[in-house]
Amino acid sequence: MKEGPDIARIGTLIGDPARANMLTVLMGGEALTASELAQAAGVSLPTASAHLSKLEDGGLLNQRKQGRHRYFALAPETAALLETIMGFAASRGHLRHRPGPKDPALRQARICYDHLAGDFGVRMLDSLFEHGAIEADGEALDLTARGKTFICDMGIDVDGLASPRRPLCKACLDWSERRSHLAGTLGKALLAHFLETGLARRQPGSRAILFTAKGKSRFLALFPVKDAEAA
Amino acid sequence: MKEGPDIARIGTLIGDPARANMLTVLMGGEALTASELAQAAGVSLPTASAHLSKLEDGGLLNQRKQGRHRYFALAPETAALLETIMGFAASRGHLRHRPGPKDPALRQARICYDHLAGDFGVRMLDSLFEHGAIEADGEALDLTARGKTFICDMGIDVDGLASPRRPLCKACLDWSERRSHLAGTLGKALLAHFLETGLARRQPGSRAILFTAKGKSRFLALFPVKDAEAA
DNA sequence: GCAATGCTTCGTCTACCATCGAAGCATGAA
DNA sequence: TTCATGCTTCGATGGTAGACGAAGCATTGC
Repeated sequence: MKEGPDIARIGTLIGDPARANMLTVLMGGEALTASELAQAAGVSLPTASAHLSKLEDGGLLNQRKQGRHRYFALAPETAALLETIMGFAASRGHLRHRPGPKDPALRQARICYDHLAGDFGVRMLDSLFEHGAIEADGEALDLTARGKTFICDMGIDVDGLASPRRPLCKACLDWSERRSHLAGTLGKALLAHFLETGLARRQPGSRAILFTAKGKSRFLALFPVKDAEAA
Repeated sequence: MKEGPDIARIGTLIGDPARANMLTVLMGGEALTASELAQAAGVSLPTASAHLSKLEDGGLLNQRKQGRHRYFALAPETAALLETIMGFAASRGHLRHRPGPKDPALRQARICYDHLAGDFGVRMLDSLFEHGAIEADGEALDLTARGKTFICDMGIDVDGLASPRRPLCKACLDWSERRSHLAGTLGKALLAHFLETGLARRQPGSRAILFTAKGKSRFLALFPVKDAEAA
């Protein structure tokens, strides 16, 4: 009778508030311990443990044992799935936040699993497109020779980013902008570069990425776009 | 504390088996009445009614009153969301079907909301790409002049497909193939064309699209691909 | 060895929500 | 008007799953 993939199972896994909180926190890209996730979700350790088992059984999380800690991280595909669902939820007006000062910062720049999302992330990919650094090949994204030079000039080792398990460039849908930003190992490396060079830093306890004044102007200069609407 | 879109709400809505059944049936693209959906989901009418209210409140469904019937249909974005979740679920091995004869047919060709999905759907988009009928512009898909001619030659009124509310061409991720097929008004028109010209027909009570022997060879001739792996 | 930490398992409780039958409202037909 | 159909609302019920405390395993550190 019932054919095809079991969407109800995925829905149930994401549908519990405690689990949804955990997944949202893990969108920050860090691997977190069971205790940390319990606190983030606002439940006791035993409860969190049960939730984490279910999420892992469902294939949403990867788990790594390290000493007496257990670290949980999102499976890469899970991050993309969650962004999609967030985009849908946002388009339906299903927000659970009380609008606060943190929200604009999140819309401007935030971490999405391990790469840059938000206004800045979308701008970056747009700019790379406009200047022929990245081309769309069907639905895949390819770094052009020109783009490779550009990235190398920033001091990033492009050749070292190749991975058998993960594409170099990948589009990831952005819930706040409803357009794509750059994921993949290159997206990860670029964000890491911004953080390492001090152009930006993470806001503790949030997914927000805060650019310094200098970092912002440098970023905007690096990634210009045609319709210049500076944020 | 909790910021951003409420993914738990979407998850809960999709997570109930009865609701998931309804949504799956509605992926067939038809608008169905409450009674039909009750039967499809295997629940009583009152129960179905309650579920449908929730889905509508959540913005997953659109509802149209017609006489004493109430017709429900997927909101267009919902179809895309569900395909994404199906893709994820399938990649995790979360299938709820007992493998049967219907399954291969579904993988080969099925309806996805209103356009062709499955092996045939993916092949069609691949072929259109290869022959320069469609180009990827960033992440959007554009029909080229060459493509327009090709479609017109099939007897489809391309200019009549323009819509302010929906793109002409759109990529839609395919859960069985894990690659994209063609959605949008053009995708819809092409499927309609196959059905009208008798190349294919819908299997009643399923999302499967059955091509006749003649229809199949005509389809393969229309949409050739490089690595010729005929199904 | 013994204690401390981090997590899981167990047992129990509770609350929510899916479920159904019966009754109530509409709409359309006769 | 009256009846039939399609659906919603109401009220009662039951199952399920999420919640926690206590106890049980591991791993580490002393």
